[in-house]
Amino acid sequence: MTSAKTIYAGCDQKLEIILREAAHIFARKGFRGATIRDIARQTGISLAGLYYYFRSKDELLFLIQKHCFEWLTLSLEQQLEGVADPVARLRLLVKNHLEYFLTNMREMKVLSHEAESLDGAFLAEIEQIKRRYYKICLSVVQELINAGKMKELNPRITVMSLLGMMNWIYNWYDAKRDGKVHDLANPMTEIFLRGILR
Amino acid sequence: MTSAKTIYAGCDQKLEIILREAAHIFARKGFRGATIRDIARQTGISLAGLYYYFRSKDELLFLIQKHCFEWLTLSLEQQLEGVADPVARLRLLVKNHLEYFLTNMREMKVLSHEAESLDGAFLAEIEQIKRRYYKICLSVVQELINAGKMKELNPRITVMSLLGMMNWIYNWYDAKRDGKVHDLANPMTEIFLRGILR
DNA sequence: TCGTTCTTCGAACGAACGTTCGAACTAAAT
DNA sequence: ATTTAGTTCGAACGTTCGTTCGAAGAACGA
Repeated sequence: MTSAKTIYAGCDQKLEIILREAAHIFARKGFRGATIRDIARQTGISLAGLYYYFRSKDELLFLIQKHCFEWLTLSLEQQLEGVADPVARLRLLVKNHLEYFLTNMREMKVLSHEAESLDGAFLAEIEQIKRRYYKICLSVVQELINAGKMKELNPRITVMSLLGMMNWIYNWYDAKRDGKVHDLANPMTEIFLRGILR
Repeated sequence: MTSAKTIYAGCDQKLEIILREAAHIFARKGFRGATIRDIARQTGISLAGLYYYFRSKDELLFLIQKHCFEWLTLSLEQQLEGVADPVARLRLLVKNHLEYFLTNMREMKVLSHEAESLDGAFLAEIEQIKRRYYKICLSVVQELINAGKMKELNPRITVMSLLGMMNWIYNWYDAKRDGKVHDLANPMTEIFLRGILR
């Protein structure tokens, strides 16, 4: 039996725990506000002992963001596979994004909110995944345009508006108040789809 | 002749400069990543000399957020004043928000992105303004519902979707690529309005 | 039992940070 | 000329942080 959270598959089991707890702490305190000592306390591993599993605090953030983003992208590609109808594809995009967001809220908050906390090669690799994800979103919108189903809207601004609508949820979503995935996905899909279709 | 940026009206002239430069640096490096020494270098004031104008780094962030948010709210209230038509009011809300955002991008990024960086009395006061602003947005949507012009959507989720769409722009807006205010406000208004109206 | 590799940790280092202190400078008022 | 209040700053303090080092323990095959 594997770990409860599938995001960190392929990792050492102890590293999984570290990444999960670190994501939790980064989400609550912010990357710079969080401390390796916080993670040591939370995981029960000593301060020095943690460095057996990662080389630096930056690499720790990188690993969290990378795993989170790669799974999100992979999940989207799988969902869209074999679906031809442009409207259905957009619905799937929204559903996948929000489902993943709510299921992995802490990691997605870290991915969204700490987008500028890395630099160098780490940042470059995350941005590469980001471009790949953005390209898929753009193509879904472009297919709607090509099918003549969409109003004449700037594709980039259209996609960014949708992503903003969805990514912002880490600032306000409250499970008790706002319900489950479909309680978000339905109105958001409705608003956006109806908003861009002819 | 007053200062170039009206946001910090009512402040000591030198404090205005400090707040403006600090907002610039907080936006670029993040609140915790930025240093009082950075602000000293940028303003030409010595490290110790800065503390004549504010009591702590936290208060500095608070002052930036407070001035920014109060002006935004005031501007919205003035724009809506005397306008009765619900659809027109929503258009004005979007226009005001985006106009203000693009005009004061650095401050609005600091306001949006550092929403959890304060605590205690500072946080409480900012959240009070936030509730006031949110209430206005909610009432604008509620008026649309009462007028029977809107679909049956959860008002809270509707408002948060709109705010997310707009607030996210600090993550992607590029003046050269994305044009001016109306290049954003027009498509966003169109998408959202068409998305929620019957 | 020995030797090797993997894993863990207490202790400490060096750097960076927010903040403070007391002195010095300025300028207007007495 | 002296006082007073407003303003500025070099230097330093105390704390916290990321990271490192060397040793010790655990696991396991030879």
